[in-house]
Amino acid sequence: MPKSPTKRRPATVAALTESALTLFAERGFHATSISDIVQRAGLTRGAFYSNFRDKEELFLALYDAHTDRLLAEVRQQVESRTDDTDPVARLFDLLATHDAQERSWFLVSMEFTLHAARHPEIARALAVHEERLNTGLAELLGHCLRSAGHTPDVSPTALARLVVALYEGLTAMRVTHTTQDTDPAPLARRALPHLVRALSTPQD
Amino acid sequence: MPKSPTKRRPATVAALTESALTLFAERGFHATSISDIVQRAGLTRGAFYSNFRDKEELFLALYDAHTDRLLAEVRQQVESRTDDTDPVARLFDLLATHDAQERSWFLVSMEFTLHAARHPEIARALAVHEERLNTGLAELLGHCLRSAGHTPDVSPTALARLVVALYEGLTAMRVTHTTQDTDPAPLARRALPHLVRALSTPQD
DNA sequence: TGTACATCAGTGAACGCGCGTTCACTGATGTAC
DNA sequence: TGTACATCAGTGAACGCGCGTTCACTGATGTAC
Repeated sequence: MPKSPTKRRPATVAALTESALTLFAERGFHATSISDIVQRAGLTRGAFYSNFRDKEELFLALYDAHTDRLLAEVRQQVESRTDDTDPVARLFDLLATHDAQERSWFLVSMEFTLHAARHPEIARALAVHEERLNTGLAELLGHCLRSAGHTPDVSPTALARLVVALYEGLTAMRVTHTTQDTDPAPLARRALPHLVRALSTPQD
Repeated sequence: MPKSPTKRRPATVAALTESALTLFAERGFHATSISDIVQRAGLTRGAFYSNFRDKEELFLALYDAHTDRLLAEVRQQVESRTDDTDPVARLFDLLATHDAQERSWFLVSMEFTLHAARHPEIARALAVHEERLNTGLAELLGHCLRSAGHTPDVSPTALARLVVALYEGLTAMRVTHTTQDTDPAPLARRALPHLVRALSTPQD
């Protein structure tokens, strides 16, 4: 890696990542070939290998970009708070707000997670990048809980994980069941305040 | 399809499905080729095409077999009940008991779900097969709730979906995070009885 | 039960195709004077 | 600023490979008498 990248390189990288994100979302990680990516970016395959070792490396770059975007958005909404809602439910709502744009990201990241599940080195790399997201969310949640006067009996990290897990499970369910009749999300939303109350000790 | 299948056919189908289940679990649905499946089964590719249209059709056969096995097991455990636990938590526990054997099935079925998400015809086919599972679980849960004296304010179907979603989200999380330190499952388990209590009206 | 024929199930070679990766190359970019 | 050279980034042809699918075939199974 040279100290000062040349003018062209950043533009090439941007073209490749943008192209890849679109194609991964449309067709999936495995179904997208390197040829597809460079073709859409108006480049040749050599350009890809000049900038990335493989598709996995490219994906992890996309993952970090996504985490940054998500955390910034949640952080901003947490700061401009109207604080009559339960903090955990609030986190859930913020995640859910993302939903429409996030369905395709869910598809991509889940596919990569499954891929990682069978390749330990990839799993290790992914875990590092996931940790950034979890830590960021837990921090925000901890902040919310404290200022709402809750002292949860469990770590904000665990609580954040629980909310994320629930949210992801619901998203997974919606992937195939497009009918809204039996969508369990509103039910989950209703139940969450009870949940956090059960797990915490009010401060006063 | 002939009215009476010949002697060889069932054996061939069994060899192919067994081989496919093993390979899907080990390597994943997409990473497993038809050549792989027939080779492990000691057959040739023609044998596959003589019995299945494509890999998708074979997978759905595996899905049904899995549903039957799971429902039978849960049903049996529900009947031999020691009823001091909360019904919803109980359903969660039963699902969790399956865990060790089910991690690999989760990987396979989730991969297929993502695949279905981009192919409407496949999604429609999958939804039909999923419905069998959901209905079965909801039925059992409804039964448990009633005999535990709970009248939930929501349909057992929605409640069952919620539990399954939570369970699946947790499983997904564990796929990469193999460290147990921050596993949110015990937390979820602890919270569930509060959850169902919040959503139902005690009968007396 | 035994034989002769019909049908069926699985064989395996062949096909066309797109993939990941490499590498000698050239034109674009950077640097020293 | 301008020139001459060095390095770097992207090109595109070439490679070997395994894939899904087809199909003329043959041996196994089923049936009629």
